[in-house]
Amino acid sequence: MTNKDDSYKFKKVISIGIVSELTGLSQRQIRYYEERKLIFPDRSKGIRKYSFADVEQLMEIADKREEGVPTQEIRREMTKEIREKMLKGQMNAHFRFRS
Amino acid sequence: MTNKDDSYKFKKVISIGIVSELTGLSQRQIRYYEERKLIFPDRSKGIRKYSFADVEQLMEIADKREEGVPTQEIRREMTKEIREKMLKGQMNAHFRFRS
DNA sequence: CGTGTAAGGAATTCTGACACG
DNA sequence: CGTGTAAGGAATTCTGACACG
Repeated sequence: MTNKDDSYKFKKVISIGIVSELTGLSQRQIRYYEERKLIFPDRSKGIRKYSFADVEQLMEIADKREEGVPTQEIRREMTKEIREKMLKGQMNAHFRFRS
Repeated sequence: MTNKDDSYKFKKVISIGIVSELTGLSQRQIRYYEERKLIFPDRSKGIRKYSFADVEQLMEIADKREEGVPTQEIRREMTKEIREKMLKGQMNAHFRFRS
């Protein structure tokens, strides 16, 4: 039950047009953030597929960009958060759906 | 929190190709079940969009079809379940705000 | 650096119809 | 009844590039 609900959040099934609507970001911006390694969609025959978790991530990125934080700084903050979560022993939640 | 997770399940963001992969049903079958009023995707400029709940629904439909249950019978069972759930929901709402 | 845009191509989806049965 | 398929068109997505700065 919890596993199933989790899978809804992490399953990569949403194409970029919908992600754009959900986040308010342009497709150009979404692709650029991928180029800057802030987001990692799957690919299905070349077509990008995102999860709801990705959508949330993009919303956080959007907030920080509006504050003027450059992508490189956002990336640093992200890797730092990952590190902290791993220290807390939550690496399971993070990696379980990654591969 | 619970609300957000619910939205993952019911938000219509998945296009038919992915739904086909997720359910193992052909696009033809998925469209036909819509024609028979077993499933109700949203439309975005003519393009069908499904939720994870829809995907689950389709899997149940697939199971019943494999058992040889005709679509019309499946539809009857569905409306019956809806009716039961509404009664339960009303009772919940009733008791929740009663005391 | 971050984002917009036009360009050409590839992959997706849609509908209505014919087929089988 | 339920599903496959070919057909033609419309909408989506992709990449690499030029622009501005």
